[in-house]
Amino acid sequence: MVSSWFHLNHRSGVPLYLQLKEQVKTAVAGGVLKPGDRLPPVRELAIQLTVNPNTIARAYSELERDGLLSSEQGRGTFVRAAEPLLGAEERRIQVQGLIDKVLVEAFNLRLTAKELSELWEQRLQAWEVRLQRGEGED
Amino acid sequence: MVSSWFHLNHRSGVPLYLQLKEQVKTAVAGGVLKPGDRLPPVRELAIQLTVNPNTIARAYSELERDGLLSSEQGRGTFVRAAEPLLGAEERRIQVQGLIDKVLVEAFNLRLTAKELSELWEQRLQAWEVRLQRGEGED
DNA sequence: GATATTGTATCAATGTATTAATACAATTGT
DNA sequence: ACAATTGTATTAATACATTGATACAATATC
Repeated sequence: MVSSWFHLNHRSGVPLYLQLKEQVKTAVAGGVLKPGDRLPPVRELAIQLTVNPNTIARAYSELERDGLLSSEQGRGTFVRAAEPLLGAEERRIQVQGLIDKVLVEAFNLRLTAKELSELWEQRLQAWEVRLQRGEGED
Repeated sequence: MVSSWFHLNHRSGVPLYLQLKEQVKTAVAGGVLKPGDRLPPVRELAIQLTVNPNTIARAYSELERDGLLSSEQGRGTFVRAAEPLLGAEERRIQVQGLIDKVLVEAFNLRLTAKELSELWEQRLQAWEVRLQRGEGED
């Protein structure tokens, strides 16, 4: 059951729709949700997560704006097959900004270049393994 | 003049104290501000950036809470020499979380593993060069 | 065609974040 | 001692974000 992948913490202080967005993004990036897969209807998921349907709808619609999902009235919400809307250069810049954040934080936390590189390699491999395994076959 | 390193965009939507925090963190990580260096007094910087002194004070005090700065009433605010307050494992986890964010975003934006690795190497080198150069000698 | 199912839009309620005005407290320097 | 300089604390004004209640619109299903 798809919706069991998602779980919201009502007391974390992190907005509910943001928690859901992150979980959907992670599920897609990790191959748990694949292009064409259908997400639960907003009302259904709202009941299971005990939130207002609008909260689910907001997460879905923002992910649609970002090019990750596609919603159609009356049909449902699906994982998009196509590539993102942004151009190659824009995507590069966006990822580069996130990388620079990592570097600033790592240096301020006094991680050595070696520690940082090892951590990077480790996480990169963890994700590549997930993708190669084709996780999310149900 | 130290304060000329900072510049706030009043119309960006990003909170002013957050903009300043980021710039201080980047300056410290990049060696532009070094341990022991004094930051401008809250009032002085407030005038130059045309904001309320409290806004500067908030940025400073949050950075103190994070272990990057050290403020003393009557004396001023300085870049801390010592390592951060967090333990080795906590720091690792924090950086790992940021790395995972990069990976999720990169895969969702359909960057290849090669593109991503190259981008990482490029940014890492850019920062290492900055640090080796000992930038910020004035 | 009628009904159910789905996403969408509008509006209101509430809380929280941001910034500012102002006063307080500790240290420095004369 | 005193005045100037510094960070700190309190409070308030304002705007914004978040969530929910409810109604609307398009598609699917029978």
